[in-house]
Amino acid sequence: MNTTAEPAPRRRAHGLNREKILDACLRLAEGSAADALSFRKIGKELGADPTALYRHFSDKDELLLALADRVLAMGLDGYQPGENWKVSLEDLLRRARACFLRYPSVATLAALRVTSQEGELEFVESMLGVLKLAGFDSADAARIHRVCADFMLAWTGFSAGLLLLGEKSTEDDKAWVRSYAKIPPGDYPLAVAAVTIMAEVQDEENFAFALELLIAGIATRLG
Amino acid sequence: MNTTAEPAPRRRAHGLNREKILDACLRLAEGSAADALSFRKIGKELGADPTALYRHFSDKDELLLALADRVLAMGLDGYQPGENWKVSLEDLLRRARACFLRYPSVATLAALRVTSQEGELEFVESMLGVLKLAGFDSADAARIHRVCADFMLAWTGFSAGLLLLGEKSTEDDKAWVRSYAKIPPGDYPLAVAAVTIMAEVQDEENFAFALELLIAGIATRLG
DNA sequence: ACCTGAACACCGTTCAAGT
DNA sequence: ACCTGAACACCGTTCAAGT
Repeated sequence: MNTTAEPAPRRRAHGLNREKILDACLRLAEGSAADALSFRKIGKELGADPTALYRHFSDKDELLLALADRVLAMGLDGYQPGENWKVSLEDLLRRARACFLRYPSVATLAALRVTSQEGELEFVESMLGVLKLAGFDSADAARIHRVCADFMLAWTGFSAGLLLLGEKSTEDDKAWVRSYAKIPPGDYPLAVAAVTIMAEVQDEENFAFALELLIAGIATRLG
Repeated sequence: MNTTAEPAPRRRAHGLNREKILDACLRLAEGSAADALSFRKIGKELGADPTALYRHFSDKDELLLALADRVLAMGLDGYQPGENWKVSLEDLLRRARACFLRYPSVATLAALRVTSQEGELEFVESMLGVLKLAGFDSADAARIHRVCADFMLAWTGFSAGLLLLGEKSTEDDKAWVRSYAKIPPGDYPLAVAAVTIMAEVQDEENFAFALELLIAGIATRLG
């Protein structure tokens, strides 16, 4: 049958490779769409079949780890340790947080994982360098690096989740004030009185406050 | 046609109600199965059609908020404020963390949301009471409650995520040590030297360390 | 060697139909 | 009034088939 008829248009998929795939993922992940990184959508962005990605990454997990490491490496680009260890420590943690929050759908997944790749190595080496400069011995530095890194990762995953929730998150805050206003007088007096202030707290200033307290706490460990 | 033939067996669904549904959810959510709380599985647990749940909850979000609030209320059961505000503050935060971590699939979702229901009200009221006792005025107490609560929620969501990852998480730690061992000598010397200690840090002690630093930081605010 | 596309086993949710 | 079950639009992943 129709051997000369036009076949379904098959694009040669432009020499797909890991770099091109990661670039496409970054384009899709910038912003707050929770389901931006499905294989079908990445495929569409690349003009290729979704399953073509399996030629280059063994599964979605491997793709996301590569993506997370790349994002972190981007965030550290240009970092220079300064003379004040507190400033440098805060700089590193803020850089990591900021680059992940630029790609919230990467952050939610990356927060829980160890990539063991370049970006992470840069980050860990820099963190340990700062803590050494502060005067911590290597065992304490390792321990404090973990508490700082996991604090930042946990909170950044949390914040990324809020960004991905989008409207639902701001609606929650409004519902918070609204429903506390309906509480019979005398019940939960402290909570009712405080709800407006509590609901107005912005996540970014809240993180900054926590980070300040944490770093102050670490400083007391230097004796 | 066969009007007398036996119809497909239809169980009357036992007077389904919100309480019974939440009980079933708790049974399913106890443990570390990431996909334990699908409507199909909850339906099976109840011996009812999955879509019957829509008679009692408008959507999955409403169900999860109700569930989260119930879990928190359970965790606070028996709480009594003590004389030492630091001890009480730590008690409250640990209780909330512990009850959520018993139901990791609830924790990952609950961490990001405000339920505006009973359990949350108890928690907020208790927290503000402790901070008032410590000597903070109401505006500072509101502010510090949020930093403590979000710190706990963020880290608990993080820990719940690790539990749901299960093996993948412990594999990550092993891969961490393994891959750093392969790094050419001279590259990333601090990271390579510290990786064993870093990979041995347990999440629970790490959270405890962070909480200790945070509470110490808060204490300095009392001047 | 690399890409395609149908298929599989899952999701949450909607809605007409049953009792 | 309440429950059922087929259907819809999504997932990640597998695998035989195409070029």
